[in-house]
Amino acid sequence: MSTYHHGDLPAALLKAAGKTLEQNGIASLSLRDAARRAGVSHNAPYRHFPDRQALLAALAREGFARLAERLRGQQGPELGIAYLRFALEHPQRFRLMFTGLAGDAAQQAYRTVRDAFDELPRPELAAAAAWSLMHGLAQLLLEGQFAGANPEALAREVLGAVRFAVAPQRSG
Amino acid sequence: MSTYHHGDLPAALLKAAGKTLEQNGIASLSLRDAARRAGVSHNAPYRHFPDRQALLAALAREGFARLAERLRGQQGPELGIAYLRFALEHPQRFRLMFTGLAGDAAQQAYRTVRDAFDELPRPELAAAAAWSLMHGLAQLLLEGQFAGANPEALAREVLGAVRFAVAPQRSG
DNA sequence: TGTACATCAGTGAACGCGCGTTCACTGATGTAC
DNA sequence: TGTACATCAGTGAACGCGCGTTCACTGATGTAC
Repeated sequence: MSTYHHGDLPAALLKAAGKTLEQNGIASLSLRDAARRAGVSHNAPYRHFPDRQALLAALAREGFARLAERLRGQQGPELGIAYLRFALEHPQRFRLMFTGLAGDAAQQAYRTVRDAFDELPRPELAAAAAWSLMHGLAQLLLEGQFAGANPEALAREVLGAVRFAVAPQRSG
Repeated sequence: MSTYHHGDLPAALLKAAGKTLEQNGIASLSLRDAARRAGVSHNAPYRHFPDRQALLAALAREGFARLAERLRGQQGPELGIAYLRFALEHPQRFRLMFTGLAGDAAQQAYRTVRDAFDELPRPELAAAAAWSLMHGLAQLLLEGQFAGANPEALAREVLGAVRFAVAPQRSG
């Protein structure tokens, strides 16, 4: 409980920033705010994050790691539903993840999706279509575009229609 | 050419802010910057936009109006392609449009999409699926997720697969 | 087991910046008579 | 056609704010001997 050395400040900062992110949105993220919430002086974060961008990037990477975990092992429509749930549970995090900051971490999440389509005749196309579909649906739901609809029910309907399209593609 | 009264400052501000938006992203939008670029004092904008949010909202609405125009009259896959093109041509504007600022203008764009599916058995579902698909694909392309692919070719492939799914839905 | 010292994580003051916003103002426009 | 005046779009100075970032520092940790 000695207060001078924090113990695991990087983790604490990510957690603090994560709260700010969901509460107030991407624009309100700042090193100073993260420090404040972590109960640490305003430039302690510089020991761990060289600048603001680095903090945002770390948050995005963390998001992709969690998403990948949620997707792992899911099959068929459940893969899409898991993706959608993640987006709806952490809308701001989800947004942040797709601002081009995450780099490699994003590729990893894609690989997880990709793997689920490996046995289909055109896996690249199937994965691209399925991912696009769920990603778009998630984003539009987050914007309230299908307000009033039950998100998950809508997702299942949409997935039903689209699975039909991707699966029977016997061209290969 | 008298310089005191601008003539059409609101339009000039939107144009100026639009340039900043595409050049430097949403975060860099500010009333002061718009004023600067429009060659006008830093608080002249207040005559036309009560605050920063109002400027962003106007930019978003303008975006939806232009998008709706681009979509009007398009049929089948070309509707999706037109959507995608708009997104790729104005990536930052496209992003701004989907941050929940546009309100009614967004609904109008949706109606345009919706109308194109009116003759299908389940138009709501078809429109939701098609829109989600193209929206997601656009977003993922903007993030460089399908780097290396030819965006339009990919879109046509994907659209081919998905049209197949939506059309034969003879449940209704 | 004890001590010297390098290392490193955190502190606190200070800087300069751009921003949003308010204020009292001034110049141009257009309308009533 | 001319003049008085209300209206409104723009100006310029000023404020307070939070931010990123730098600096010299200090306290804790851990390791060599």
